[in-house]
Amino acid sequence: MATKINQSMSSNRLILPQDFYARETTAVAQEILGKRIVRILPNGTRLAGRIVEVEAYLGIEDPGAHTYGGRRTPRNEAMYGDAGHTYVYLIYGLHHCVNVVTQLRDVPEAVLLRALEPVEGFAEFERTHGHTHPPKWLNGPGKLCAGLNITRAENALPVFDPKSPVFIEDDISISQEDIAIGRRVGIDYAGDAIEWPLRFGVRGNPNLSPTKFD
DNA sequence: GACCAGATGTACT
DNA sequence: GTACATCTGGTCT
Repeated sequence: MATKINQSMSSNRLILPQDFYARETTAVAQEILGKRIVRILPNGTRLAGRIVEVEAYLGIEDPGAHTYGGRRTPRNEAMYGDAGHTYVYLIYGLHHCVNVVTQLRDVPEAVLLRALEPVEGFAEFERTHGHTHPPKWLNGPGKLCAGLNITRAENALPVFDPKSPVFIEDDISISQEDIAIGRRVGIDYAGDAIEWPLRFGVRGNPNLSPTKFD
């Protein structure tokens, strides 16, 4: 069913092309699992984490999405832009969340990144935040942004561009049977849409966010 | 596991 | 002006 993405043949990882994102959002959400988000800090430090949990937000048809009913504001403008760009916003006045925009221009859909498995560059972070196993500082959408130092300054960046301070590399592919599917978190206001199976995680991965899948 | 306060930008009246 | 949010960490049971 799902399109297979070829695994990288070498350690020299490829960046996922913009085309990867300009597709059906649920397909992107499932296939982005196992891929590697890379953050280059202003001081040149490279951080990377493997994506292990995401949610899909389906634009104007989705009561859980910021763009439900075609709502368009300065905050969510990035969702109306081209595929493969970040959409970063502040939630509850204190946490940032990062999405990757999918679909064609003016189709405001996105994939929310909810949890990462740390892969590169977190030694310093681990020293200051404690080293539990598994680590607890990337297993939630707000913590993920804090861990990668992503704020609204990183809104609308192209993740298919290696010169961007935030981009996504190909890494491993997760097979369909290893993907856990569940309801989305934190959209109690969204009516029936709260039941939609749009949350995807790498089954059994210890770095998933604390909220359990059904 | 359930419950709750916290802090403030954003949207809408 | 006012209500509320794609959350987190702490407390209590």
